[in-house]
Amino acid sequence: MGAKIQSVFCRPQTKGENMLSLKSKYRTHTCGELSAKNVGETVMLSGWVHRKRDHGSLLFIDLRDNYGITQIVIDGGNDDLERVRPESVLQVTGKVVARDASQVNEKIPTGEIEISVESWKVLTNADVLPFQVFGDDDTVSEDLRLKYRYIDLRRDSLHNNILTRNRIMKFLRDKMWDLGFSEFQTPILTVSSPEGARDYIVPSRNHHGMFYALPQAPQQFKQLIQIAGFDRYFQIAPCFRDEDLRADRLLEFYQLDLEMSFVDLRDIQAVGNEVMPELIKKFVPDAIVDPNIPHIPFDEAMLKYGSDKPDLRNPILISDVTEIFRGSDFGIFANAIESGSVVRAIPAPNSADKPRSWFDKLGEYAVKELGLGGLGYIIFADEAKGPVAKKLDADRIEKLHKIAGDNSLLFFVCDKAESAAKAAGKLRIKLGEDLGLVNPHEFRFCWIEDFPMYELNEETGAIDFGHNPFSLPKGELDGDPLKIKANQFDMVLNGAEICSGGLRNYNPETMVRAFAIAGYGPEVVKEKFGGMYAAFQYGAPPHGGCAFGIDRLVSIILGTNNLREVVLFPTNQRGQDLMLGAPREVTEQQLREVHIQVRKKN
RNA sequence: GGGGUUGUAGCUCAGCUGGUUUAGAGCGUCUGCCUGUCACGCAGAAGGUCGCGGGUUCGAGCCCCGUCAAUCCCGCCA
Repeated sequence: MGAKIQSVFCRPQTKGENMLSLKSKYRTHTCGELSAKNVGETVMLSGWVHRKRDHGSLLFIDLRDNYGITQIVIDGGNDDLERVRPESVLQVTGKVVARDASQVNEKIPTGEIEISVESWKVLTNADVLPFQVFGDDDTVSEDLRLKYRYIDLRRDSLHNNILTRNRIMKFLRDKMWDLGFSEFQTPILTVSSPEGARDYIVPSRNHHGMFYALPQAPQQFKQLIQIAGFDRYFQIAPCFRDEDLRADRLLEFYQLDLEMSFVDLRDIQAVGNEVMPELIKKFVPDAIVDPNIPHIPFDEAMLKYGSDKPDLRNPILISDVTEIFRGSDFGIFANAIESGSVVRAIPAPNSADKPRSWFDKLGEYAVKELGLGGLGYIIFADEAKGPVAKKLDADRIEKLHKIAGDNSLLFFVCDKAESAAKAAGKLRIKLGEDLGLVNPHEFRFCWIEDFPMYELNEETGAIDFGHNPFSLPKGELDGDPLKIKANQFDMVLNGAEICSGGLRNYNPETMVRAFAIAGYGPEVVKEKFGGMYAAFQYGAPPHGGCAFGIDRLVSIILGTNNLREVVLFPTNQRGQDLMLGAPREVTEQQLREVHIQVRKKN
């Protein structure tokens, strides 16, 4: 608790070389700047009543503003001030006096002094609060906090989060300028695109029955910026997606969006290498940042980590042990392998002595959360133990023992390749957490590359684009489309995807052929992406780029997994603004103007 | 669209197997006392449609059904 109060004076403030004075008719100083040097001065402060301590004829008030907290003393007491509620706004004039050595409050930087009040004025009164600002209690329910966001934002942790975000934005913008990128703005009212997420649509008044869409990303515009010859562009861009929310997903969010001409993949990734480790070092004081950022092919990531966004802090590596189980007496796996399943092994280091209850819990997790039939395992203590071990011969056991290591466990997941990889990946994460293998002070980046250009739609059997349809395929487009890789990458930090990008398909013929494989005829390309397709006819430079998710980066830096903790005015999980009441109905007149009739709810 | 969890005072929660009367605690609020607190202290008070609707029962905060809301996850989504 003390540490939390302490952070009031550690607020990451905006500071400029030509700061405007903070003095005004309301204050000569802020609540965070007076010290022993000011003793004897008469000062005026304005701020919120953070806390009162009433000793009868002696009253202490902690006065708080954006910059800190200063203690106000009213000697002799005062009935009116004693009744002022917390969070009322007060203006006080008084003398700066030194505190006795025994009364210095080391938790706040103004703790050597206090203000002996000579006159005061209540600027505004606060009603009884829906929740307390003081104490920074983070157990208050989120809907209440969102409804009174302006009060929540006064609380120490959230206030600091937003100020830190402010400084991160400044850092990113300065850095991009420093690296030679130009900052442009692209339209917010734009065209609906058929690929990817659902668009937010905006009805047009002047064009009957037509709609704008809010951009999911400035993808087409930033490519057109390249065709227009601007070479290196960046933007801190708002993006909108009309999809269901999660704790780590917002309906509007910000990306550091960039695009470059005449580059290869490594040139784009150089931006990430340049900016991201420095960002973490600058904003996380005790961060351990590994400057080595490995490049991992997608297929390898899925096999070794069971995920395309691996947390490299977790030392567990998954192995494919299909061949060890093939033809073994462990019938469940051996039979499944014959019908096309694979077996993945997940080692749990130094846990051979775990109690029975630990296994039961993991088994329950595997069945309930991962949808597995059960969780097979072998314990490698003095000898190999467990129901699976009994069915395997010494040779197979020895091979598995090598993978697991001594005093360890080996868990097995048997399923079709993709499902097995995913389940093994989740188990890897779970084991990492449960065994405390992940160091929260560590920051490990990696690049995931060679994503498949296309994937099979399980339901329809059709070939779909795997990720970004504008990506440049690697190599030839002949042969099995599912084997074609894309010039595309993600940047991953501690198990979170923080960036996605790649080289773009800038050749109109290749573009038509790439779309044809996914079942879109040339007429569709010309219709849906007509503007861009036309632009490619007039000399497009080879280009590529990427976009970093700013909200996610800020949340990783601040160590929260809830994006609403790093956004000023977020919606709730159903996309509602509980404070201002959005979305809401509009008038019949407004609907008529945009030619819209609302359907009855069935 | 589907699943899990939750809903009791302004806030955070407890409330046992359905039966102790007037549903409790901490914080907050209000009143009184207090000159050195900084999570001040002490004494007292107010504050409840147990989310809402229905059902089972002699009896429901607790069980059942429905419904609404919140949250987390899956689907969806870079």
